[in-house]
Amino acid sequence: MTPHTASQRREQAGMAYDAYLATCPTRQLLDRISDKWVSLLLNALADGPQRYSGLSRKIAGVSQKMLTQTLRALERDGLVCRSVTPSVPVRVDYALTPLGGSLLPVMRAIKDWAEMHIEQVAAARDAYDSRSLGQASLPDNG
Amino acid sequence: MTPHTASQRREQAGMAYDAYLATCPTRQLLDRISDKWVSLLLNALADGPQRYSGLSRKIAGVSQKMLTQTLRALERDGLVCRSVTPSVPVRVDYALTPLGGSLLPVMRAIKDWAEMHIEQVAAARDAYDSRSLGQASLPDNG
DNA sequence: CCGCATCCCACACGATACTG
DNA sequence: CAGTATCGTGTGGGATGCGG
Repeated sequence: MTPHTASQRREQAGMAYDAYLATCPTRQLLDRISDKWVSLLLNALADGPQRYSGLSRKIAGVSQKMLTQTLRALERDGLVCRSVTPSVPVRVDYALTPLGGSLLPVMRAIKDWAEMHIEQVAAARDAYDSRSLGQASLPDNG
Repeated sequence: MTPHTASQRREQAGMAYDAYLATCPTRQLLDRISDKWVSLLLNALADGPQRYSGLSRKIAGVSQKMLTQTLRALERDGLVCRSVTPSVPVRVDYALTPLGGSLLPVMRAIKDWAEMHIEQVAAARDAYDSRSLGQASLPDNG
């Protein structure tokens, strides 16, 4: 019963939701939206509704299973809206809901950050890997 | 050779990085930062350097394995800095690098969004699940 | 053809035990 | 305190098969 962490104390103090708590539903939501397919998917829907096959083309390398699975999860969470047009063949469109739209700026920011800083990260990886190699036998004179 | 998607055409047009392309290094970076532990970890380091055990306490429910693994990956990518103080017992501090700091606003935005919209998402889930149940036998009067 | 469900395998994750 | 090593399991993800 005794609170061990600041987070737990904060919860008892009355703060509604805190993603630092393992039991908080926010944690599950954070887990869901912290997903590479989610970020790509929401970004892909930024310009307007898209068909299933259109999304599949736009997001290169996504399997049908993951696309369907991710879309279902986002639909259940109220972030995207699925509309079926009973034509032949059937046409399925996906669009952002207002709730999904409110997340879009964040998802866009993530994707933009990745594209803008990939070179710095690549450089950091090179440096780290070189350092690790040198560390193995201490060729640094000694 | 013919470009199939807008993304592929964009690449040939000269745009350097595009996360929509499966082969683009940005995709891997996006995958790495789109991780629940990464978002919690960077947020946890927002207020300043933290010790390993401090992070372990603050981020409830994270296993040692995932904590170490995530920290190592972030260190390699140049987002966090690991500093060892050779005392007894040894003391290890983790801090955000400037590069990691540039990602912090985004990570904070994600966590904040999750905490702010969890109730709407929960409501959407309820609605979706009820609809799914109703769909089974159509108890909607008929 | 388009959209989606199932099978199967490899990998990632989490729990535990152990080291310096 | 700050990790590393190992094992069992859950999940991601490709290939395949089905309904409309």
